[in-house]
Amino acid sequence: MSEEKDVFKQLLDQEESLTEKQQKIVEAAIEMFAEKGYAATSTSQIAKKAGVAEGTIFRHYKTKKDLLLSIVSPAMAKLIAPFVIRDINKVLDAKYERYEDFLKAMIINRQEFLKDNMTVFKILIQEIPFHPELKEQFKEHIAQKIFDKFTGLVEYYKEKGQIVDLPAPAVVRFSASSIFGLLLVRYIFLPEENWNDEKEIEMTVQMIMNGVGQQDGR
Amino acid sequence: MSEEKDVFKQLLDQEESLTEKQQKIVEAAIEMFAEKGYAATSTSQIAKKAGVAEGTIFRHYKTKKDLLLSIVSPAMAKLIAPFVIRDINKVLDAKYERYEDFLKAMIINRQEFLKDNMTVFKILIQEIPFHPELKEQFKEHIAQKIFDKFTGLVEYYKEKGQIVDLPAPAVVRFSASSIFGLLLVRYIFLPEENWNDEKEIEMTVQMIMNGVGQQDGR
DNA sequence: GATGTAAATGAGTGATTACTCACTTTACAA
DNA sequence: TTGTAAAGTGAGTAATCACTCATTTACATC
Repeated sequence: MSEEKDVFKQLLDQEESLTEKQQKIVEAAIEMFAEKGYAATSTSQIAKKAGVAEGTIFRHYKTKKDLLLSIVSPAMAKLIAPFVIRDINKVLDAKYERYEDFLKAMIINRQEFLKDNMTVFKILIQEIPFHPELKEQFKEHIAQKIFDKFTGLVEYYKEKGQIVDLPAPAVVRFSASSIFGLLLVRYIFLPEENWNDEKEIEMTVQMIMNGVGQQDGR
Repeated sequence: MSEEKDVFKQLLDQEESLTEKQQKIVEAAIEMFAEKGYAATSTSQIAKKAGVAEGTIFRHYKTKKDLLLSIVSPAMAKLIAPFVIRDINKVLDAKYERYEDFLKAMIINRQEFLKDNMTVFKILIQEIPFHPELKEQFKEHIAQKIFDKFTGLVEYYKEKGQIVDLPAPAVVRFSASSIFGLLLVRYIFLPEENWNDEKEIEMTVQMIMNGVGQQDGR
């Protein structure tokens, strides 16, 4: 539990202590890292866009890499926020009697997250392949945890007789793929289209439930 | 149809006319672009790894960018290979009476492609966000075409009464997400695990069919 | 061997890069 | 007003970069 605390502390500190110039640096870096990538963005360009001297960046961040990490690490912590509650099954049972309801709520929740953090999330996804320490952090702290929690949830709903007798990892993968596919197309590939979010979520959840849900009479 | 011909011509030319040194350059570039990214890989590093002088790279490729494009453009052409047959419905009807059979065959076919082209495909995915012309090419020549063909296929199987009355784009997105999720986890996230490919494909196709397939008696 | 051409080399070039540091400006306390 | 610390600046530094081009090497032909 201690690494989660550290990550959250970092997140909170980060948001409270930025000077105006530092804030401009971070905003400029976010925009340019997302558009051109970390490696192809120079500190000179970031400084120009932020309206500060290049040396100012190094007043606040020891290295260019530290600037990147200061941006993406908090975003990673935010990613797992809905999954860090220890007794998540108890909490959810009070609210979501059915796997279907849980799925809907989670999609809506992650959509809200994406709306607010789209650019930073984009940087994270783009940079992970090129930074081994980011990849490890993501793998150990994010992907594994989400997978474990999600698997536990699937087992829970299986015990309640709501999911057919397929291996939980396969169900997780299937559910997560469908959700991720929806979010990807909705926000990255075709963001300009007229989306009826409610309907698309409804359809996706329906297809997932038809795919893995235990049907009465079947 | 003419752009497909040009892409294929490029692909064939590319594979036939490489000198030994050029081959070494391409191999070194593929390895390093995949690992560090295009922007963070220098021509000096590529030359060293290939065991050639740096100037030799520029004997064969006008710019560093040309080297990258010479690698990923043929891979893009290969991506759409199964989808470029004009009367694909007729061909498929002779072989795949059911959507389920088509899905299986396509997953297996794309798996074979991934096995042989994993690294180049990885470069492509990694670099698309940073190269507008790659993104455009991918969007116009690959994603749109695959989507159109796949949609046509879904409509076809809907007419045969095999798929429920959901919008074809949603069915495509759902099917493709599940397939992509399987391939992603299988080959990128957890490649070291013991995978029973046949069983995983069977399960995935089953879940998809349960999700969108028209069931007798339902 | 002489001649011509293609392929390869590696020193060099001008530009760019992440970062340093001497100096200036700003903010604040006494 | 004075003094000090913090914040900010931008010229400069050593290293790196994509690429050039004069030279060398390899090979074929006569």
